[in-house]
Amino acid sequence: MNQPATPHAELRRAYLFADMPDDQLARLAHGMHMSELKQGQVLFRQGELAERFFMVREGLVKLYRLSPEGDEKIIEIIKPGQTFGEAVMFMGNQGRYPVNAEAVSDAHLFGFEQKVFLGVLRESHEACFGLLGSMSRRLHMLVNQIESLTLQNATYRLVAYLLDQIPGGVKHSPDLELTTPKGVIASRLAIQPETLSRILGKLRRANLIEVEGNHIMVRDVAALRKLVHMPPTET
Amino acid sequence: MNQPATPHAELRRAYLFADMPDDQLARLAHGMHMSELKQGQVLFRQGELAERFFMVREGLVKLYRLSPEGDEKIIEIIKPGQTFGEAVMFMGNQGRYPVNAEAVSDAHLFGFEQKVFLGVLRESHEACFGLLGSMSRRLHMLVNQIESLTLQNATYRLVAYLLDQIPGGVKHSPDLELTTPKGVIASRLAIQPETLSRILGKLRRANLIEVEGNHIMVRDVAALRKLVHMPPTET
DNA sequence: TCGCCACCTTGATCTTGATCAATCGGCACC
DNA sequence: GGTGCCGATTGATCAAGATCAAGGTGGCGA
Repeated sequence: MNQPATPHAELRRAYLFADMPDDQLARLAHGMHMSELKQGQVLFRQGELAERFFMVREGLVKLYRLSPEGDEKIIEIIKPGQTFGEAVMFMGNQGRYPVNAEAVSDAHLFGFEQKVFLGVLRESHEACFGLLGSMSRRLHMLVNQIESLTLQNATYRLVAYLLDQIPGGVKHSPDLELTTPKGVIASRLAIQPETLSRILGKLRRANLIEVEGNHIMVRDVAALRKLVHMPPTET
Repeated sequence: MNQPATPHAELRRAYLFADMPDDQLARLAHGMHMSELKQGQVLFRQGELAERFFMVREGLVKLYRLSPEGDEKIIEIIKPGQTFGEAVMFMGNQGRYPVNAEAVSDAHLFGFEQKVFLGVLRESHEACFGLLGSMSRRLHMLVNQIESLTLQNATYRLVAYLLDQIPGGVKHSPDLELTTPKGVIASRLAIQPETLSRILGKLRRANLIEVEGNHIMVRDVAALRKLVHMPPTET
């Protein structure tokens, strides 16, 4: 587990760890444990004492809230290489998770001790700055999500989500595919499954995307981009 | 401006500064400037380079996004003693404001240099932890807002907002009044002014609140609380 | 005092997306 | 090779809240 050449290369993928000094990272990694979740398995529930935070190695994990009536809203979908639960320590509610976490697919995780992390933060500015960066990113994402939920309709939200998910930095991104259960996308976008199905149908008929089970393939990035920049005039 | 006895008592009101070492706070305060905004005056716009962050001394400041069509969604209403714009530095978009800021009423602010703050953060863990705490609070608030927007209807959102705004820690809170323009509340809750007016009317007729211009007085906290815990069955 | 303007209220109607319902299509498990 | 179950699709209807359309009200400056 501790190769001398690339001690913790896998951990470095996470922004949180990217710039952390080697010795501090080693300290964190020393106390870490690995765990595997089966699809649908709950990792923790909202309100539980947060003694650990996590990094996803493989699979997808959803962070979500439930209404009293049982409706679910996914706040964030965590992908491999991302961390979650690391911001909890500083919450007013002295260390309780503000959301539920559950595996969307079979998943592998690293788990870290909050207490150890706290010690690392006290000793390393790089670690602090890493956490600040990670929290800033999350903050920004949430603000964007609020804007999207309140200022834009369901079609727009879906299109924006698709464009956000595909790597898409470059002109002709090689990978225009997205693999996520539809129910998960619906919950993330606060859309009913029936409505999502209709919107996907509409986009498919317009030859903008292709759908096959869990896979959504983006066919015409340019047209989707235009759809999102031009507001709500639709067929 | 620098009384020796209580050097920066006013600044200490902000969570961000509460536990910052005296000398660091002094350093920040040294470069700070004061500014006054008239009602409706814009402080900064989304996308501008963020060279400063702020603390409100008096008045209200709204942070908001605009849709291409000009619709506004208030993300947060900043009250006296609170800071804003301090989390921007660590954003991926190297220091650009993610929202617009405008005075809701005449306002007094302190402004601080991000650059100086960054220096303080490098030297003081307390400062880092203060910022982490402030960002955590904001994160939590945004998650709650997303839940509220997606899982709850307009009446519920308003009631939850009212209960959240009144100090309300104790049983019989002495101050059950809230003073905010209705348009601002509407935008914060993502409700149309017409709809807000109707909901306020409904609550007023049920003797749960009293409304007089900008003032909303909460009459029956217990009943409102019950309304929020019991879901959506309404008259 | 008047007149203007911004904001609020109230009523009528419309629209988006939710809900209800039926059917279909894998897929696992006997 | 059923059979039961879960998720997706599609159609029909419904409802919360938006939009459109008039008034009302109050503050404020001339």
